[in-house]
Amino acid sequence: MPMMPIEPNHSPGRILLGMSGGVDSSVSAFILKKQGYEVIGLSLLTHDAGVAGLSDAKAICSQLGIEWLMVDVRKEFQQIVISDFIDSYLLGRTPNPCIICNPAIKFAALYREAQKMDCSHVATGHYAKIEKVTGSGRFALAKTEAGLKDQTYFMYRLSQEQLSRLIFPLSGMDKEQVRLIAAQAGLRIQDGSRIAEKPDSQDNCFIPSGDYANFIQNDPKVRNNESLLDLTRPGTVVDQNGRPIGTHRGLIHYTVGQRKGFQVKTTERLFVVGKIPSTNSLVVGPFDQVLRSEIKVIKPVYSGLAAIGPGESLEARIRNSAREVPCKVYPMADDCLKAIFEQPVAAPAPGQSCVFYRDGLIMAGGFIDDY
RNA sequence: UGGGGUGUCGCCAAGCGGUAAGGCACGGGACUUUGACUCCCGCAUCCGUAGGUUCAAAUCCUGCCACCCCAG
Repeated sequence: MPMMPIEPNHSPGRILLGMSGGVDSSVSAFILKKQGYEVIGLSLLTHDAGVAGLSDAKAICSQLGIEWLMVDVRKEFQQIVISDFIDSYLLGRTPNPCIICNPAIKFAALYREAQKMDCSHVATGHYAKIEKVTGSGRFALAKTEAGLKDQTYFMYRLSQEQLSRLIFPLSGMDKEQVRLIAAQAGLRIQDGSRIAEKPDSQDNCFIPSGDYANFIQNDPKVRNNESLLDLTRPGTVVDQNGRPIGTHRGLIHYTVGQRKGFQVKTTERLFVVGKIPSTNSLVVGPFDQVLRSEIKVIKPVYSGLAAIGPGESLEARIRNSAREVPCKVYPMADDCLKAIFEQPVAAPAPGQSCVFYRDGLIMAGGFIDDY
């Protein structure tokens, strides 16, 4: 059972902690302080709707008696994360903004500020671990133990440099323990309520309504472009043979493998198999149509391994909530990878990430390409 | 208005005398730092309509209505 680390005799140094205003980062602050760190809390303003969480982070910091900083990264967040999000959908892919945000915004800002604040380390409230790979000496994110929350998938694109000075105070804990610590510490957010009871954040952070399709439709870039607007308009659902069997609400509403959200005249369960923008039609088929035994992975990054040799045996995670599946990975031309699965996987969605693990450590990862 | 066919939840659709399957859609919940998937729970007292037969009908019979097809 994971224990609270014992207080060291001397201060381990200054550390900059990313704080969202949620339970996890707040408890992380509490733990680091207990451990003797000189903690500074950093909150990022990523988008206009994110202002609310900031006051909670600030409240926690003042309660713990630690310094609090806020940095406005709205501009870069818009330029990097949101625009990629929109562009991806318009290309028919399914982006994962968190994966982009982590290395480019969140951790980038953390390290930038750490430098300024003369902090030797940075920390976040993620549920993950970092290990040094024996042999290569490289850093790799390590999956947390089975049964515990694991957030390594979202951080696979962090660089060696970023991993080298990163600390996760919540390693080895589960959510229940964290809430318990929050309760015992009596941490309270701005409105006076206990942070232990604050619900988990979820869904896309910059689209509080959850209606991402609406968000895309209202983007000026889309609004003023007739051909892009077509992707938001209702169209026909067709089967494998192109036969119309129903209607859909607009191509951007769907992702490969999706089962719901379209009207179709059939008696069987159908899944989205593909999209045809030129005819504004959504191709659907039975479950087995969505199975793939091979994918192309683009823009790879390397963690535990510096490179991948032909036929490397690894375990691939095709989406955050999926279990890893054994596969063989091959380097391809144009800095791409090909993964061949032992057993076919269900609906690898272009735009989503495929992360390769070995012995629970992240070796590499990249984006699933169109097929 | 001659012949044939069909009418069951918003949509597909099973049922063929024994007291309304299932899928989609929809609503609610779990899961979830993306989109999805998955998992729970709910969702026709009623089977176009009016009668009849029967202990018992959505299921059999009759009339009517609606839609479809063929013919003229």
